[in-house]
Amino acid sequence: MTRRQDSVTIREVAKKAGVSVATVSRYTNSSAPVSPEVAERLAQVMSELHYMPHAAARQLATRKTRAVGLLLNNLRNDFFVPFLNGVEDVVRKKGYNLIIATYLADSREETPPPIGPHNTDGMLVFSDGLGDEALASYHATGFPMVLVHSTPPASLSIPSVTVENIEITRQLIEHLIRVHGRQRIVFLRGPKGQEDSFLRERGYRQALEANGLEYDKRLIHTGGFERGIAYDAINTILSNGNRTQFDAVFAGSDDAAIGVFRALQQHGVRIPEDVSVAGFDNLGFGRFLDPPLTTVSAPTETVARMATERLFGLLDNQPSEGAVVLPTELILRRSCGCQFEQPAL
Amino acid sequence: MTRRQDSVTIREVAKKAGVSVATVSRYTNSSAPVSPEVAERLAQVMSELHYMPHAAARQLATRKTRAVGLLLNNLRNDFFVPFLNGVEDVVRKKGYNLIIATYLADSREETPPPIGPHNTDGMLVFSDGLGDEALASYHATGFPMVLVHSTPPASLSIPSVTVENIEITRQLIEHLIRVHGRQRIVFLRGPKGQEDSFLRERGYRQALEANGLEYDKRLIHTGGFERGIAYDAINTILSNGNRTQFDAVFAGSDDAAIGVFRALQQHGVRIPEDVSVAGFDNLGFGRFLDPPLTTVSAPTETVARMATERLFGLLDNQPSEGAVVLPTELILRRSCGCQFEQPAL
DNA sequence: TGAAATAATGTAACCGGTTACTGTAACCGG
DNA sequence: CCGGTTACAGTAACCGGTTACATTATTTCA
Repeated sequence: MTRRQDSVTIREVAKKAGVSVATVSRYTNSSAPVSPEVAERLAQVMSELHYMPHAAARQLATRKTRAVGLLLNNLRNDFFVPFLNGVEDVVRKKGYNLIIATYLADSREETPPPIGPHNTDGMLVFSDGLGDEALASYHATGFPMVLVHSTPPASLSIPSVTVENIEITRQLIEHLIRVHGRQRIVFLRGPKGQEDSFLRERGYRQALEANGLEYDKRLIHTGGFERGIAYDAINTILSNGNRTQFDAVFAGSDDAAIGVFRALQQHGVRIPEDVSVAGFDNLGFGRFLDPPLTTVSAPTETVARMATERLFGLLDNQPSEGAVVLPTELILRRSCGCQFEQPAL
Repeated sequence: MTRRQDSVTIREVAKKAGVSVATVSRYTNSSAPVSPEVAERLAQVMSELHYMPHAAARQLATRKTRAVGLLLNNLRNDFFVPFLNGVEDVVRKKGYNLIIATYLADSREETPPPIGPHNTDGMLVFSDGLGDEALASYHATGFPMVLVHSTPPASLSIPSVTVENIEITRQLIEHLIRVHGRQRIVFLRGPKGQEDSFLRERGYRQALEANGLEYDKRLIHTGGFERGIAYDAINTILSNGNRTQFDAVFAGSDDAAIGVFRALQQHGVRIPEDVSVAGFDNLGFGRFLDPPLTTVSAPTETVARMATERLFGLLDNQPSEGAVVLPTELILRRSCGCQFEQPAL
């Protein structure tokens, strides 16, 4: 392999163009006027030399990285496609770099977060990507952050963007109960401590209560929003010797619903005749599943865009606080037992 | 908002611990032994001060960024979930940062690639994420790169990881022709100039030729692998006054197949009775679609892992060349007309 | 016409790490 | 007891940009 050749520095450009490094810098950053002749000569020399300023040097001098981070627990969900698109699009248009990292709960105590003030100008924290302590410690230094799909602890005023969970879940569960006569509804509640999960459980309980049904712990499965976890959870329930009875599953995400479909199908359980299934997120494939998936439409890409834009607002020192909660909508299709699909969007 | 407070520097740590900066550096990097007492004192001081080395300073001094880049055209495909997982997992385990950027063909002439030697130690180039000229120019400087889902121009020895396209496409098309009697097969060939597309077209043509069918340009649609593009393409065909007849669609990706399903459904075309549909990638939802999707199984996450590992091999100066081509497999389900699903994997 | 303002550029310190080189003390074998 | 290692630690140059301040040339205007 060719040995990595030393990169062209600003001093070489300056020398070749017969000007000082300051002038070159001013030209590349348009930070001060440069005479037309010099500008032309520099453009010439820079393209000849393929000059590209060394990012680290610039970062060190300006104390700005022109990068933002996205910290999440994992990427194992089709949900992240619209999400990443929203983030990436905004970041690119701002001319920033995007650093993506997963940060596992397990590793938290041993290693510091891979993203922070040391390598970015600000960051999006997805769900419970960061513990409260780390959040507080970063926030204390004034590091710009925006939370997505979670809200900050009461003591911290960190902007957040989330979706409405409680009411929509209550509606969905109530629909299963009242319209389809479901009584024992399995709830795959997502990761422990995750805020969406917590709020949805509130809606779930409200619906049960309002309809005189009892809350049965055995129907609640804590895990994650990924299809593999959902598959295992349903499999476990179905394979149990003392098989827990259930007549519906609220999967927590469309991705998880795929896992539910798979487990039910393998056990010969019919959807929706034997068991109603509902997801969350309204991903593109849902309406073409067999049966079409009842779900909750969440504006995922919009959430991502808004969060990213708020982050850039912070970078521009536009103070911004408070939680933005975007609306969600029930999408009824056949997997819950409904006979006709809602009119297409 | 709290003003961003100045970060703790190595000199402050050194002063507070009563040692020199060199010692602190040696301690943080384990680059040379440090006496136990000093080590303990430093550990103490560093945690008190919440010291975190400034990435840019370190990068400037070592001329290593400990970051790798991933350059792609877009992220609009569920395909990218397993792909990103593979990349991110390997990168994280190596303790590197991952910078992701899309680089649009349109913008190429005006702006330089957002990722390169100036901000990363190496990069994965997905498909035709970078033009040949840029590729050559980066490669000439010895910048480590690995191509994914494309191979380098003949003159450049850049490692690549791809999947087998020609033979599997030939098999798939031949299956449609021989088993299901299809004769006019629409081919959504993906982006112009994209290598997978090009190779699959070869397989497509081979199958037609071997079976005495004519190649009809009107059946070929160049665009992208995304569902929206596929939807538009099929819609256009179906809405045409002089409606082009067809009895099968090879969608190019499972994501695109969703768009095909949608367009066909809206026009009342039955799958597979009227039109066979096949995808590519074997994403998780495919087997649960209505009808279950015939597709090609590609080891996407493995492709991603191998490519990333090869990239790290280059960073470690393990010279590596040549194309790795991973095998693909036909997955027959009902959307092509087959009555029984293949045994589950 | 000369002082002041303005425009364009240069000099050199600085950002916060790493590391080559140097120094000192303890230790080792003969 | 002494020359040679070995272990640990310090000094200061350096990485490649930015920018405060200084400088020079040109223009403006009383």
